[in-house]
Amino acid sequence: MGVTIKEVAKAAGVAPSTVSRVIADNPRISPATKKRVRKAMKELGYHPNVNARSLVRSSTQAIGVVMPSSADKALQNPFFPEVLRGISAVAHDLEYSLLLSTGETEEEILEGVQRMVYGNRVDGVILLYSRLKDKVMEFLYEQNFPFVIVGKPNENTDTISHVDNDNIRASREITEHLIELGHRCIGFIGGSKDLAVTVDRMTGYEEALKKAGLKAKKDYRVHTEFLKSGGRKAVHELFSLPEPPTGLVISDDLMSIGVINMLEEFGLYVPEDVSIVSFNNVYMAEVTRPPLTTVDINIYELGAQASKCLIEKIQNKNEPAKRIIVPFEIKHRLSTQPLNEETTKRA
Amino acid sequence: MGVTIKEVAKAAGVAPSTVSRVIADNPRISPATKKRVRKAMKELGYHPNVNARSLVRSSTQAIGVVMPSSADKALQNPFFPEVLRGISAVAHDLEYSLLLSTGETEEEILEGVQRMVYGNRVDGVILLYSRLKDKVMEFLYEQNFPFVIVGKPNENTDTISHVDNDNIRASREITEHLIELGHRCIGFIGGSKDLAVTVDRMTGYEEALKKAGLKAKKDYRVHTEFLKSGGRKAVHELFSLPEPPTGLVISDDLMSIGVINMLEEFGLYVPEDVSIVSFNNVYMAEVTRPPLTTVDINIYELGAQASKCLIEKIQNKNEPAKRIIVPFEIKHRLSTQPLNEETTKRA
DNA sequence: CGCTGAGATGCAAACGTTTGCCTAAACTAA
DNA sequence: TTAGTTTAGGCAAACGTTTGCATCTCAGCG
Repeated sequence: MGVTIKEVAKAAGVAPSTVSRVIADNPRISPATKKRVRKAMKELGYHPNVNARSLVRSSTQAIGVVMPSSADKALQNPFFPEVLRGISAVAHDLEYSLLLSTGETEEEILEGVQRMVYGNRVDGVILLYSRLKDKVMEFLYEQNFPFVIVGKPNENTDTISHVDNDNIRASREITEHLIELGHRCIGFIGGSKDLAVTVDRMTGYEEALKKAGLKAKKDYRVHTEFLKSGGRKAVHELFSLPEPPTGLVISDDLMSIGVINMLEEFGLYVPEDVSIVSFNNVYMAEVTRPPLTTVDINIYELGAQASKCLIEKIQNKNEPAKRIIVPFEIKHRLSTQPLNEETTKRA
Repeated sequence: MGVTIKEVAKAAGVAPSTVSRVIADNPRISPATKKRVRKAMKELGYHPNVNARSLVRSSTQAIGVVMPSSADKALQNPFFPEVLRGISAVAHDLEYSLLLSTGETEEEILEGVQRMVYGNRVDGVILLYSRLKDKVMEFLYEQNFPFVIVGKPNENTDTISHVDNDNIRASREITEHLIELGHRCIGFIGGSKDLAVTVDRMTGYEEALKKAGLKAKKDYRVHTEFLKSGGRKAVHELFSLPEPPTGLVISDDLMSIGVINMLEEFGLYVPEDVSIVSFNNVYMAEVTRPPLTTVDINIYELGAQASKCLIEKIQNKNEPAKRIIVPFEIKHRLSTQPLNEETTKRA
């Protein structure tokens, strides 16, 4: 269907190999010939067939991106488009294509990744999540296939390239912010404990409490899958405690929005009754009411770095495993207030 | 690197062509041989090389998905992950891979699509938006490359396959809902007029007004790019009119959330002072305050149908162009209330 | 017993590139 | 002039499949 290298060769009066070398801008070809060949390519509307190229080079110019299971609503988190944007930007620059893999179940996702890897569809993979005992990660690790994780691997931390924030420190700092505001009863709401990111953010939270000499009550911790109805119950219980929290560290902006909504049902308002801090700084965090005090984790950069790191590894097989820490920044907005102002505003 | 068909052939004591036919489950191969070959494949861990296959078949098993420009925040709209979920589900079922294309500018996106098409990377393309004079669409159309649009093409409506909602009717119905609630001054806030979806939703809105004998004032219409600061100004002006609207039809849930936020700055509350209806029913619409009365356009299904339609077209070159209309459903929630109750609640 | 035809499998070309090696021409140095 | 060297480009194999056609083996038939 398309015009091939041979036709270009014929048109330019050279051999196919010469055309190939012109494409690669090989210095062995004289400028004059290059010019002639390029002209022929243009005239015939030639475009190389990547499949043929991939076949002989045994390298597609493509990277696979693995999203988490779409079974829950987590996929609707703007985190993903944003990280994709970062990945895509550098991939596009370096002329790499993006293959996407999602699925409802872990099994489906694994199938998709295997199709990518076994079928030689991609040169490397970016994992957009990190969870305990993840089949996909295990598969890639065993196959010794180039991959990088956005987040922190649960094991083999220094043999697996990954790009992450310093979530422990971020969480510690933002919790300390709450403490500085006078809060003493501070709860933590996070996602599944299987997620590395949840664990880190919880750790930072606990460190801050300990450092301030505050009790880190078990009752103050809630783990819920995003915003299931179970979450509602847990939050309800949290605020039925004899000494309910006045501050909340929540591991995701979208969760915060859900929690704020629930609290309102219980007659509690943010920040008047409860101060809330969270993570990610997605666009929504800025336009919701109240705008959220949150950790800007620089999602775009996470993606861009992951992309860059992976491609380096692809192009140089013995590039060492890297850990890249993307800086964060706390955005102070209106979901927090000093404890002593409590209720004044609504009084 | 990988195991090839030849090695399998040798192991099973047959010719490569036989192995190939076993893979294709060709009836010309006897059951006994098939069994033997399959065993060998399993033992050697054989997986076909898709590039080689693509080369001779000149068909990758992949479809390209084109997102809109990521320059604005539109990409953070949960619409995209959700529609991707639908696309991915049927693609995965039919063993197709997904190639993604994004870019900051239209130019970048076009480049990406051209790489996909010219390079023989994909068999077809799904366009996730429809805008006036879109280069990408024009390119695909001219190349006569299989593609389907999620949304409504601006021209060549019956030669371009597309899957869409009946946005005009949806908008008419939801506007009528506002009218039934007693609202007489109803404004419209939508995105760029270049977007087919905006036009349709505006049309439906106007039809409903006309049908009810209401004036469709020009002043009542605002077009703003998602939630830029320009939007704030426009909304401000809208509510500075001598007769400000008491009801608002907004073409996107996320925009609604932004608008609610702005209104609050102006001292106006939803639904007490202003009733709001919008479109899409993304997850956020349900957990925000107030939960939004919105048109559920069945995003997942839009994706799934698009995927199915495209693959049919790929597999049968002279499948006719189709138009698939996905049904919608109005979700009644708390962002609307009858006009006469106005201010009662806050009084 | 030879022929026909069906059934099962093999052969080899093709898909469109890349690339190691070879060669012709032109140049250089002595 | 000659031998050596560089330069520019061609030849052909290889990448891992698929597939049209050829081949082989038998069974059945007359």
